[in-house]
Amino acid sequence: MLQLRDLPNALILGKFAERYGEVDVDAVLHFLSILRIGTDLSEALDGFLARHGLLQGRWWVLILLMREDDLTSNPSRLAEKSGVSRATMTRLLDGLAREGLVKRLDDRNDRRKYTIRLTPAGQAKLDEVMPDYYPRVKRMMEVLSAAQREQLLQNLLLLKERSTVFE
Amino acid sequence: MLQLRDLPNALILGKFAERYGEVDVDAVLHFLSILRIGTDLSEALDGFLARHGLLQGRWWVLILLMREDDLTSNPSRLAEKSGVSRATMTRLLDGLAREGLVKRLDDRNDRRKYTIRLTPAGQAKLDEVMPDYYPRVKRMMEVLSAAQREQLLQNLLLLKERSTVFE
DNA sequence: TTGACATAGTTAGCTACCTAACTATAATGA
DNA sequence: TCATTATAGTTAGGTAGCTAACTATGTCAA
Repeated sequence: MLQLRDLPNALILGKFAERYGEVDVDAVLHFLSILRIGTDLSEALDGFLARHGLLQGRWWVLILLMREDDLTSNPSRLAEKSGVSRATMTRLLDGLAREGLVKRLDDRNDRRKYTIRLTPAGQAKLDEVMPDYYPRVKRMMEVLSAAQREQLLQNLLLLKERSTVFE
Repeated sequence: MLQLRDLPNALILGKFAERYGEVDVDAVLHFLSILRIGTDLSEALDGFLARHGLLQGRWWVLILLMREDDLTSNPSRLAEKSGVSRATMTRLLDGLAREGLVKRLDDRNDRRKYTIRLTPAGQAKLDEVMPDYYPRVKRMMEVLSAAQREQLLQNLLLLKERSTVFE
C-alpha cells in the first residue's frame, strides 16, 4: 500500500511548493501518515500470519470456505469475495491445493466448474490460527474506548467518501 | 493490503465464535474496516497515478530524486527511503530508465556504485502530476476539521503502537 | 600486501497481483 | 439443431514485492 518510509516533512513540502504553488502541507502530511499507519497495521497482521505459514490471500480463502455450511465454494465466487481476479485465485488455489489445505473437485452438473472444498488439514490450519488471532485483535482495539473507535471509523468513512477527489 | 471485499458480519463472527470461543465481534469488525478503508484510499491514489502512467513505487522514486539538490541519489539509498528491497529497486529503476525518466551514471570514485539522476523527462512527469495531486489531497482532507484530523491521527497512532500485540 | 570481511548492485526464483487471450462447456434463440 | 453468445477457469505475459545467492569492488588489519 504505502511502502514509502521517508515521509516528507514541512521543509521538503515547502521546497516543492516553490515549484508547484500552493501546497496544503498539513493535508499532505496527514494523508500520507494515514496511509502509512494503515500499511503498518496490515504488515503487523501479515507478520502474524506468516508465523503460521500463511499470507492474507490464502488465509481469506480458507476463511471464506469455512463460512459456508458445506465448506465448499468455487473459484469465481471466491475471487469475487476476496477481491482478486479469477486469474489470481487460480494461483492461490494452486498453492493451497499443493499444501493440501483445499481440494478441487469436479462439478458433476457443469463440467466447466470446479468445487473447492476445505480439507481437514485446512480446517486444522484455521483451528490453529483463529484462536490466536481473535484475542490479539481484541487486545489491540482495547487501546481505544468505544467512543473513540466510533469516532475513528466515522472520520475514516468521511475521508473514504471524499476519496472521489482522485477520480 | 486488505483485498477482502466480503467483510464478515456479526452473524458470521457469531458462528466462528461457536468454534473458537469468545470473539470480540466489534473489535474484529472495526479492525477490518480500518484496513479496508486504508486500502480504498490507497487504491484511489493508485488510480490517479495510473492515469498519469505511474504507480506508487515509481512515483516515489521520482519524488525522492527531486528532493535532492542535485537531483541524484543511488539505488541503495532510494531502496531504503522508499521502503523496498535493493532487488526491487533494481527492477523499478530498470523500468524508469527504459522510459527515460531517470538515468544511470557510473560513479567515478567507487566502481560498485551507480548514480541515479532524474532526467528532464522525469522532472516533466512530476511537473505534470504534482500540480494535479496537491489540490486533490487538499480537497479530500478538507472534509475533516483540523480538530478531527488531529483526533483521527492520534487514534490511529494509538492503534499502531498497540499493533505489537501481533508479535 | 594479502586475506577476510563489508558493501553495492544484480540475478534468480519465489509469491501475488493485474489484464487479455485462450479453451472448454453451457445456454439460448432463430 | 446449430450458430452465437455467455460463463468458468486457466494460461501467458506484465509489474511489484520478497529472500538468497552471486559478482565486483572496496576496506582494513594482521
